Amino acid sequence: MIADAGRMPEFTPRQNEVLEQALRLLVEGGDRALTTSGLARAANCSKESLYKWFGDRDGLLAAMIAHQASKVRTFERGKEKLTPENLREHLETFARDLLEVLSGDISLALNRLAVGQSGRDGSKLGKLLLEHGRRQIDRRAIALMDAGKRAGLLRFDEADAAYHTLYGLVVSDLHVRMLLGEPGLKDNARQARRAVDAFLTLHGARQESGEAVRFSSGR
Amino acid sequence: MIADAGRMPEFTPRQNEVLEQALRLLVEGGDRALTTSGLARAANCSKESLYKWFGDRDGLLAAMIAHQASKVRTFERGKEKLTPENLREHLETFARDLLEVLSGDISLALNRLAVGQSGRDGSKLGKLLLEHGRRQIDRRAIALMDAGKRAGLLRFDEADAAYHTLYGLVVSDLHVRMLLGEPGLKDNARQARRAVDAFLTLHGARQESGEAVRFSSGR
DNA sequence: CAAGAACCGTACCGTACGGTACCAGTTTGT
DNA sequence: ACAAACTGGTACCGTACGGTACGGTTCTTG
Repeated sequence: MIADAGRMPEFTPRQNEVLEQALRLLVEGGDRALTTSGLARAANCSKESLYKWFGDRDGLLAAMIAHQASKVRTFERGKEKLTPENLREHLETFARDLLEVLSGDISLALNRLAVGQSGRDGSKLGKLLLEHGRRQIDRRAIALMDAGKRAGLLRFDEADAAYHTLYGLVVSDLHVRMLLGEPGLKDNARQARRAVDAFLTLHGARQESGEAVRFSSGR
Repeated sequence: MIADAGRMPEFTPRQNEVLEQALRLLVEGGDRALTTSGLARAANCSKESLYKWFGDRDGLLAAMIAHQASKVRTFERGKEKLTPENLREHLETFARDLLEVLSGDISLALNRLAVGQSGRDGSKLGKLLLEHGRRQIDRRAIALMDAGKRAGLLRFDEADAAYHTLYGLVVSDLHVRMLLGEPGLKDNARQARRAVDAFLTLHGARQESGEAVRFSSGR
């Protein structure tokens, strides 16, 4: 028994391997391609083991989400002092990361799966996906908002509302379009820049001195 | 044969009745509940008729989308002269309508269906849904953008980009959240107001005279 | 090395779906 | 009034899935 000291809801390496295959099947063929028989064949394991490990099909799907979430760890922001350029850079990086995550194959496949199942299972999978997949990135964004406000570079009443504004400016209807099968953007960085420009126009601290806008991206 | 003079891709009253039942089944139980046998039972018709009318299951789904789209006709804007208050009112109305459409039961059910099928069928349904369901509302929004610009009340380079900005501000991640099973907003009107405020801050014509912002909503 | 657990591969069962075939009742055209 | 076309109800077929059972094999463990 491995002394994993702490994290309980993890899986054995063998099980992670199987979950990886499950994700591959899901990405390649949608949820119809993710059958217990197919997974057992692809992962060289037995159906009996699948049911022993994950209970039933829903348990397998939940495990896939947990597994995928455990791979996407968001790194903490350094404690450096925030300058306007600094803040812009962080915001743009966040926006690019957000777009990249949302347009990832596995993310799209899991979201399609959860959307398709929602309503049948009381949106159990949907809740799981939002919690596991979004909590990390949400916390990172909110922290960035608060830091910007503390540094006097951002102005807003509620960090949550400001974050949702940023999210909307960055993503617009792109996520739904991609879920429906449209290809992603050609240039995520450009979209990130435009969105952050708009966001800073809305929530950047105004320059009382009347100088040129301090937040200019210079591009 | 009714002299319907023009619209070809329509259906007979009987078929529309069946499509209505199909939508009801879809809304109530998701795509698993929409089976040919179940629909035949619910609509008091035979499976043979279903296949005669719609070809196969995909044809039925496409027909459902077309049928639903034919119900959501967007009315044209009057030709009245645009004032700032007028423009704000139109924008808010558009935003409220958009939120209402996206959070509608049938819209959500059809979007869930198309999302679930995308990738399996080369996103045929997704394309159909985007085209039929969005074209109308997109045209209405773009027309509003252009009118605002012609009246000197809005500033932007591309109407399409400005529209996407408005869309993002209004919807943010709400659509995906609802597709995943979360409940909608408590107050669409409030969200519409906030979004239009932000949009006009970004794209409203600046007041060179230095007076108070002309676009204040007064609320 | 031996006992036991874990695991793989496969075969199997019940079910439910998409799609087809067939027959009876009803409407429609003449 | 009568035939032709249309429609509804039901039975049926092949298939594929979720889930279970079982014999043989590998790995752990004392």
